[in-house]
Amino acid sequence: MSSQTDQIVAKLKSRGLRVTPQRFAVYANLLGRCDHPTADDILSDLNQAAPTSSQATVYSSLQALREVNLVREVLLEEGVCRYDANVGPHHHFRCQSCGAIADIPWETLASLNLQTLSPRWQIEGYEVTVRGVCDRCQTQ
Amino acid sequence: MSSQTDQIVAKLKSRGLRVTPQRFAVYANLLGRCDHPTADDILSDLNQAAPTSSQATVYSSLQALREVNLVREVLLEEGVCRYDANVGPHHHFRCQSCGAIADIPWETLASLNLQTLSPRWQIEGYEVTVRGVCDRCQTQ
DNA sequence: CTTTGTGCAAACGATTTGCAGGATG
DNA sequence: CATCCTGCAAATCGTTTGCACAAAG
Repeated sequence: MSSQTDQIVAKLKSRGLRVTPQRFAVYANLLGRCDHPTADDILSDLNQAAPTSSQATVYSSLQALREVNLVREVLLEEGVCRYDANVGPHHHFRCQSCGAIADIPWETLASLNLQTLSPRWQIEGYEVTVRGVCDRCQTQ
Repeated sequence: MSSQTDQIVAKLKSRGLRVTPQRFAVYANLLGRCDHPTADDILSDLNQAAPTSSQATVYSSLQALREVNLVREVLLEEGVCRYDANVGPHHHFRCQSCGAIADIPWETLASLNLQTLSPRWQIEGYEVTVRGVCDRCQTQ
């Protein structure tokens, strides 16, 4: 049985990406967190203990990962591009107060009927963004 | 009965905004189009015939309009902030091919039941983003 | 006449790019 | 060993800011 590390390596290779320490680190970091970090968040995290990656490399790793569909971006805030290793369909909750973003599993919300939309559009999918205040911000 | 112009002037005044030619032009332009333009799109449009506004003024007008809730931003594309004078609840359709964004009236989609979400969140609202290919791009 | 808005240019922050050296398959 | 990646620094893009002048109420 393969370790988590091997699985990540295999995933990168299967998509035709060379496995480098930096690229591995970026993807592993993103897989290990659920807070939808920005490129800079990831960079800081990786370099926390010791400098291992440069800014440009994090950006290029993210772009490479995005091109092979291992990572996607989440845009729910002005001027901020966040990243997500969860590429399957799911919804988002965004706290208006602190800006935190949480995933909402697809099954949590009932499926929408899109038949009512213009028949001239070829529909590929949809996603719901819920606005509100998270538990942490309510008590403060 | 008041003209369209008077209505816009009244709206700006009622929100406590001074009515200047530039601010008026930005809001009128946004009201008159449904393509969710960027700040720069608006600027080019306003200055098409003759220069009337500067870049900084368009940005500051948009911010002023946003603060009094006459205008909102739409974030569906990386690195691009678009604006919308339709501030009521509605959904969006985004063409994956050309990036065009169309409004979907709220009533078009059935209301979602959000009871299934975490009771620890205070829900304020939601919005659906539909992905697909617009009619124009399908025939190309 | 006081307050607020405008325009210019410089500043800014996030992201991208060019390029020389280094690592990967 | 050919190809692709990394890191640095400079470039770029959208947006913001400082400030002197002008316009609105």
